[in-house]
Amino acid sequence: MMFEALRKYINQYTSSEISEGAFDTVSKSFTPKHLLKRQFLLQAGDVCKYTAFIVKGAMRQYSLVNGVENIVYFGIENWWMSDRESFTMLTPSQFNIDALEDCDLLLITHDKVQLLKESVPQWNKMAAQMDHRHSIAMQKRIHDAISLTAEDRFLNLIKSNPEFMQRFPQNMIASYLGITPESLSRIRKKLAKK
Amino acid sequence: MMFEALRKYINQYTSSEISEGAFDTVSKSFTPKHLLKRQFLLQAGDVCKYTAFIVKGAMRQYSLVNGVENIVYFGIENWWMSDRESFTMLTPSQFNIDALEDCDLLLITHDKVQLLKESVPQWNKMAAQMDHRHSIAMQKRIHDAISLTAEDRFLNLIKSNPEFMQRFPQNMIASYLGITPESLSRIRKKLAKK
DNA sequence: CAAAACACTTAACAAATGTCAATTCTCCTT
DNA sequence: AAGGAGAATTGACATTTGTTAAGTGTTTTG
Repeated sequence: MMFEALRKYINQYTSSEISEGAFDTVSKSFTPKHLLKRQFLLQAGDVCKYTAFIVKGAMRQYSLVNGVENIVYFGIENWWMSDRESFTMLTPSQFNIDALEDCDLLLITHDKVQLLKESVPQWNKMAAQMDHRHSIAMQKRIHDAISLTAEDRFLNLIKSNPEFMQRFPQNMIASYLGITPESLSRIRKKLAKK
Repeated sequence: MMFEALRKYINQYTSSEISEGAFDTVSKSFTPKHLLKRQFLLQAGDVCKYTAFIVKGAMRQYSLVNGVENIVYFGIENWWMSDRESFTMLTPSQFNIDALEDCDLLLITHDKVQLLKESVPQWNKMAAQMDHRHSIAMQKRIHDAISLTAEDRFLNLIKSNPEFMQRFPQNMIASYLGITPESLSRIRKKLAKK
């Protein structure tokens, strides 16, 4: 059952198991959604109405500038996807979010997130931890981007998210690293020699 | 008075003015600290015990790898400085934070931050907004880093933080942009011609 | 199944950035 | 005010990365 993945996830972030009543409130706040590969959760110019919890599948968030895709995030099972800026400020997004595989998602609106924060302490705690982890991950990524070579960023990605290598095509990995597919191909060739 | 800067800051982020009683609780949680230029708030290897509110002065957060400084953040008046990961997880930091000018700071520990979140609703609201703005700023920076040339990142920085140009030496601006001082010098020369 | 679309690699060349060294300039300290 | 340290610039050269184009292999889809 789709909601069970969410229950597990919430319990991971809280010391005690969430009560049936509280989880009921939580699960009622979400809408299940199936997304086929290449379908969009968000298109640039629209407001990001939903944050998605990925029960199954994989997604990406990217901008499109002069016909070039720049992938900012990947998301897989048990990750959240949304453009936070657009989602909370209700401003038009500059990003697209689409499915890289068929996805089972649980969608929630900003209003419902706020309500849950006020009414379900365990949800509030989880949301805070989520935000915090997200901050840390982004700080690491900024540090990598300004201080490492493309080769080292690639090696770091293999270490931190090895599953990405199996799951996403190399041109997307390259985009995520901020380089061209040709550069990544050369880097891989060079690394293979060692 | 140092605390007045903090009061103004909090009021910016909340619809109503913070009460005297609540502000008293807040201000009691901070310790004033004067830091001379080049003094450290945090040294790599230590746990980041304090988050600093900068009343006056300027600071930077940076890593030191093979003798090369990589500046992750600058901070000026009314900004917060800390290594969030180390501060909340109480793990040793890989970053240094030091003063680029003589600074007037207000320091707070993690414990006190938690207490304020629970006891002062206005503080809690402000903290949430702070985290959120920080997230957005970091997302922009990641997007810039992976999708823009050094020249465009520099132009963006001039637009978004023109005060940095007057205030920080170019070798530090270069480090913040993830390039060498020589590269920045050449980029500036090229831009001057236009 | 066949055609088309896409992903990956390779090569040649261009452009951007890094490295090293020398020079000048500015600012700080004594 | 003089000397010295650090900051910025410049030039020559190396390295990395981007660009373009071609070729091969794989996947998708009608």
